[in-house]
Amino acid sequence: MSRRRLSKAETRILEQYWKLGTCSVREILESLPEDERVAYTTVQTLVYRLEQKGALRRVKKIGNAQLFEPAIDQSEFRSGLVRDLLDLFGGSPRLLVSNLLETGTITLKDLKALQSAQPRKAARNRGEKGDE
Amino acid sequence: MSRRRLSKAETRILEQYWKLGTCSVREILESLPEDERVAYTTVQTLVYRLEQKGALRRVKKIGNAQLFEPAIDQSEFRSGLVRDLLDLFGGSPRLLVSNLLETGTITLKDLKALQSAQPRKAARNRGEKGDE
DNA sequence: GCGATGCTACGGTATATGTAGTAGCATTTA
DNA sequence: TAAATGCTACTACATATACCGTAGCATCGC
Repeated sequence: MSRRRLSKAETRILEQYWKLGTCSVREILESLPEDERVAYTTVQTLVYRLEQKGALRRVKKIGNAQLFEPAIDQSEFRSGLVRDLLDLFGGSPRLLVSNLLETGTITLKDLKALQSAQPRKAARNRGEKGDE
Repeated sequence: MSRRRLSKAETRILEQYWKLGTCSVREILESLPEDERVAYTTVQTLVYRLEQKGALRRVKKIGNAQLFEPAIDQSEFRSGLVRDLLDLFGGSPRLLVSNLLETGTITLKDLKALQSAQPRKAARNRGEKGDE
């Protein structure tokens, strides 16, 4: 698991892989909305770079098409992003949530809902290595 | 106010400007912790790029030293970052906070504290253009 | 006034990123 | 099996980033 940073475009492709699961370069290309379409080889390059960075791995060949699948977990990846973002908030998650509240991105109601929803999940996570 | 994205290194410098306020390139350089020290001209380059991007502006010259100061607001900048990050959480701030909770980055106690602390602040912000 | 010192302007290198073209092998199909 | 089609591997190239060196003007101390 390489810990190298992924670029915006790379992340976009990885996102598609999380959404579609194991698939080929062409499938990824075709899954992109019209306004994000780029050349086949562009996607290919990004996929290769993702592979080099350890974010994707090639699984098998169907016909002459190489299939790839995510090699890193989405929630884990997100956690990394959050960690990075937190650095810019002086490492204070509270400041981060404050920001969400102040900008109206999240409401008190949301927080309340989370409070009742999360504890169970958190406890479960401590027990077994549960994913999303 | 340019809306262009800032790189990691650029952001680091801007952070220092927020911390120190109006100051020179050398002051920024010297404010960096030992392990982050780079050449004077490296900082200079980053400062120039920040100026081009509209994140810093030069204010005046003291002796032969040019002074710069932040041209964008820290909390505004942070909000932008959060917005970007949210895209990767499917636009759901709740998922983001869930992540914080699940990774133990923030606690329920924190959330509770925020709930009682923030509303006032938010209201105040609506009234006057208050900064952190 | 002149040398010492320091800052600015500008140029430069190496790697990362975004985007794409081409050659040629593999597969499929008539 | 030969033509058509598609995928892979490789190359290419412009811009962005990270980092730094040097020349030379400005300022200061004497």
